[in-house]
Amino acid sequence: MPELPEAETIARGLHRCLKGIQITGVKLRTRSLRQPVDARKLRRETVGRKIISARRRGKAILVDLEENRSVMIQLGMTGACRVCPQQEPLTKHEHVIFSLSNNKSWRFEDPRRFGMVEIFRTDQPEKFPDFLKRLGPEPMQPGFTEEYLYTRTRNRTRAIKDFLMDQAIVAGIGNIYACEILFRAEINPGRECGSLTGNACKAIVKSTKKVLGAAIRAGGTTISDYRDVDGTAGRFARKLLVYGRDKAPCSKCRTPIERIIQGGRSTFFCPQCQR
DNA sequence: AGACACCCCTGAGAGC
DNA sequence: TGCTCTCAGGGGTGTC
Repeated sequence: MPELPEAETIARGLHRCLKGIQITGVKLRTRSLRQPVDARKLRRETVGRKIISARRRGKAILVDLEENRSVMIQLGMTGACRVCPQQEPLTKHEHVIFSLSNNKSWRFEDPRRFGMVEIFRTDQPEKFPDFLKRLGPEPMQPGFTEEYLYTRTRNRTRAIKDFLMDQAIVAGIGNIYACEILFRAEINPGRECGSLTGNACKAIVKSTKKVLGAAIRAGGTTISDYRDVDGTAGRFARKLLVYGRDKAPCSKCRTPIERIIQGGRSTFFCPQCQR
């Protein structure tokens, strides 16, 4: 579910709620998420330490603690974090619960358990989780440019949509935003990367920054279960122009939006506007 | 390199 | 009401 704007919203929310607070305990209610969670290690490395900040890298949330420890949370399809009073009853899929020194708790909920919680040393980049090591540049940072995209796409035959969702190329774009970005850039999702002109790359980069920026400002996209740390839904869903709009008229030219399958996932696009 | 198929898992919604 | 089927925002592996 959550892509960059949702992860960013959650990271900001966590930062607001957790900064300066000490972790006093960790409870694990499942043996395994995507990977088994090492409860002892998690407890040993977090309990007693204060939270310095929360930030985002790609779709992952990083919570930095004292003494160079960081907790990485990958949200997967249905992962969410919330901060609430400690005495609030646990819900069915709250798997990892951090008790805090202010009598609140920070909880990771994930019905499908495709998410991940991992602890690592911030000062040992060679030991970072593989997932973090593999990530490409941040799309909202200056390093993601028309030149970068143009260079990386040369001599590639992959479809551009698949390419944009490759976390090693650019970090944080998932299925919803890839569709929205290409619609706004007027590029057909099936276009071979290598066929993109400099201008096309420019349009994609520009539209990436614009779409992600607007989605962050709207607090992300809630389709069904995504929520901010305080339980509020994102407001970007109403601004989606193609995603989930199969057969509905294109907002620009009224041609029916088409749905196709690419790499096993649904792609929505306007066959008229996107070439 | 890249296209697939398939895996992890639960829940929502459609159709009967 | 209840069953079955399809689909879902992610990511990894293995095969051809």
